[in-house]
Amino acid sequence: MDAHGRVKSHGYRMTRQRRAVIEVFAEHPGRPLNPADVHLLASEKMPDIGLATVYRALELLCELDVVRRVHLHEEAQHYELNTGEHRHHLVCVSCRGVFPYRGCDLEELEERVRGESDFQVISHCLSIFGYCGECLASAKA
Amino acid sequence: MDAHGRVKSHGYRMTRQRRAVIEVFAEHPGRPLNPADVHLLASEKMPDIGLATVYRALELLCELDVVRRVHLHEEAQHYELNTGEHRHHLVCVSCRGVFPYRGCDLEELEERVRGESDFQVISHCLSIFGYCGECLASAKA
DNA sequence: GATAATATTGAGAATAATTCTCATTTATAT
DNA sequence: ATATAAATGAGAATTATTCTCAATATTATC
Ligand SMILES: [Mn+2]
Ligand SMILES: [Mn+2]
Ligand SMILES: [Zn+2]
Ligand SMILES: [Zn+2]
Repeated sequence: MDAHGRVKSHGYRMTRQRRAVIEVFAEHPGRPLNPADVHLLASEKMPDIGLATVYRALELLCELDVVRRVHLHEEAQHYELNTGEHRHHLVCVSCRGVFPYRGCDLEELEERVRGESDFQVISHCLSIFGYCGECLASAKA
Repeated sequence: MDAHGRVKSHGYRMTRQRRAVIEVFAEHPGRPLNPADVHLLASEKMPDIGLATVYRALELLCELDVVRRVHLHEEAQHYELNTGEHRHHLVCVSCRGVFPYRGCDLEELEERVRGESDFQVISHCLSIFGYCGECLASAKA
């Protein structure tokens, strides 16, 4: 089901504000955004959208699994559209660039946890920090 | 080298406040603490220690690798003593309990990233969310 | 152990991130 | 078109963190 359907099927209303927030994510694939980013970008579509509304929309969309929280070791929370694909991020500590990383074996990891303890895994959060190719190249120059 | 040595060898002074913060961590092994926690516990040893000083101590000790940041998907940052052992955490979303998890193959992961991209890995952050055994048991009861 | 140089601290102001309150607006079922 | 309740905007309130600056404490040197 798409974002619109998920909002409606849970009894929530599809407001112009929520639509704007979803559109902002769709227009910036692969780029994690924080609430202030989303507010700024959504303002271009809806000049009067409030910051609190953006926070509320992000909370709801996160709950509905339309967007997901991305952990970047920064002050503000970041979010990205949930494409359905399981993935994590390579975060450049120099330019703060974020690159997708798909090589995570969730099943193997969960299985190991299950085998070692009585903990029931729901999800996990993995972020990889280092230097991106571009920053490495410019450091050598 | 121990915490004291690391502080001194980098030209920093070993103050009573920093000692108190280090002691607090040593006295609560395996329990990630946030700045407010550390401040409260350190206050028992040093009633006048300031919160800003705790923040400054945590920043320094993190830089010196005496403590490490732990990601729990909470508002405040959490820290724990760096025992030298590579490990992550199982976080119970019900009781917020935190349990150590040692089954992470850092080398294999870094190798895969290296093979797939030109990203140079420094570190990674993994947290596993779910339900702890105790919470599962009480849910069934 | 006293002295001097300066790193560190405490207090509180300042900033940043997030949440809350409440009157007004808007989406949606009828 | 109308009624009802959900959602919003504005700004206050809260929480987390950083900054400023005068006072204090650590450490090297005597
Ligand atoms: Mn994964
Ligand atoms: Mn690991
Ligand atoms: Zn980079
Ligand atoms: Zn639990």
